[in-house]
Amino acid sequence: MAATAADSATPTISAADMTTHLAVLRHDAVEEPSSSSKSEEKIASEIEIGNLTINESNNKFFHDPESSNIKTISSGDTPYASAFTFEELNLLPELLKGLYVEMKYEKPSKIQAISLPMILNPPYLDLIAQAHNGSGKTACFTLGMLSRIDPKLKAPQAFCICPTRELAIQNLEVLRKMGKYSGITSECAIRSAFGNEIHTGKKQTIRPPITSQIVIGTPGTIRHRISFNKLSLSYLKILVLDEADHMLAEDGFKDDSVNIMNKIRCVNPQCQVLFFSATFNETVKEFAAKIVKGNHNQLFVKKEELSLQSVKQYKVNCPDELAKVMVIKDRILEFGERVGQTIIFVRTRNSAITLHRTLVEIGYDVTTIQGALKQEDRDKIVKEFKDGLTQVLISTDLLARGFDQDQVYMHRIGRAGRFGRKGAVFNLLCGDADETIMTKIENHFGTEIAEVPDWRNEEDFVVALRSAGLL
DNA sequence: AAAAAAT
Repeated sequence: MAATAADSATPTISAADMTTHLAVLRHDAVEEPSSSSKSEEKIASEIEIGNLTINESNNKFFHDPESSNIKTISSGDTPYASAFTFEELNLLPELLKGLYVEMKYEKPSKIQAISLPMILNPPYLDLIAQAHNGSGKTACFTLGMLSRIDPKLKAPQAFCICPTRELAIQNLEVLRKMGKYSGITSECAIRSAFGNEIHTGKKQTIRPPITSQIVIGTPGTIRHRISFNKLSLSYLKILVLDEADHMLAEDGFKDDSVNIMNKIRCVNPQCQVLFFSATFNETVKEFAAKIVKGNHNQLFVKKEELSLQSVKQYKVNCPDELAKVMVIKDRILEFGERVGQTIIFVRTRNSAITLHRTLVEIGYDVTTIQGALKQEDRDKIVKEFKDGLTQVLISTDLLARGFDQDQVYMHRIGRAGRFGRKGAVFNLLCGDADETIMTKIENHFGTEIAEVPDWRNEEDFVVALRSAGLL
């Protein structure tokens, strides 16, 4: 099982364990969602919050039968028309060129069609938006940030805060690609990024104030830079929270996010705030609705409509831990090698280390990423996987953010089948606890996940993979 | 209960 350079059409298998192992098969390396995704993701509506009104009448989107399952809520009185083309958004020609030439987009995806007019038009209301993994979510806020920058003003005008350093780096890559012709400057604010600090030879580091127009980083570092007066808030126009559910959850980065928001509001009350995430639970939804400025917009998707159609999901009952290892080795990795790359998600750092050791001992070539590794190692491992130099990646939730079972699950399976590419997910269940969780997930999303009848039977996996379109 | 992220 030598790791060979993956050809570009290869799918990916990833496996995870949530107490449980979850295995996912995909058709390509981890990549950002495309805007003009061909996938027929369904975005449906819901919601009726307090005094907010559903604003359908002025939205072209609702007259498009194909898209009638999206609903928006606006507490403002600004009518928005969905953008069917990027031209309608009055973007700078340099940005339009970036979209077409660099990003290879043709037209806005559904979520982009609805959210971009809300983001880009005065009075620049705050927005709480839920969008699929792979539906072009990143491009929404990336384009939002780029479009609102005054190119002549060399000062921070847009921030994006993300729950992991990896995500910050990835978002910056997308932004730079999209903004290639714009001349807009950007940088990462993450702890170990090689910034432009000056090492004095002693312990302390002198860091100049940030002049980049867009800053993407992790909450702790952004907060730190602000409190040390290295990151000016005076010209800030737009703040984005990526994976906003996690950024606002009690258990997540709530303190940092709220602290940053408060500081911004203090200096700059009119700054627009965008909350983007694939999932929002009720608590976070309510909290977000509370901290936005009075009038704001919301976009939500029914949870029944959330799962990705291009990703087939299965469950595999494994009688014991050894069976899990056997399935990973003989099925997931063997088929994964033929089909593309594999991510194996595990619940703890320890399981990651243990599984890595077990697989290496029996001769498999795998890499592992988890938060205890040095940042340079993490960067290297992610890059190698993205470049197709490695075939199998074991990961903790570092690469699949979320904060409760259902949402972790969503984020994890979202790693497969990006862009509507084909993928398969195998949930490796061992014991009653795992099965209970699986049932809860099925109930939550209102779907039943197909079972691979016998973990020992190769043919059962062949059938599953064929059905997923991977063989 | 675990993981991520600031010092």
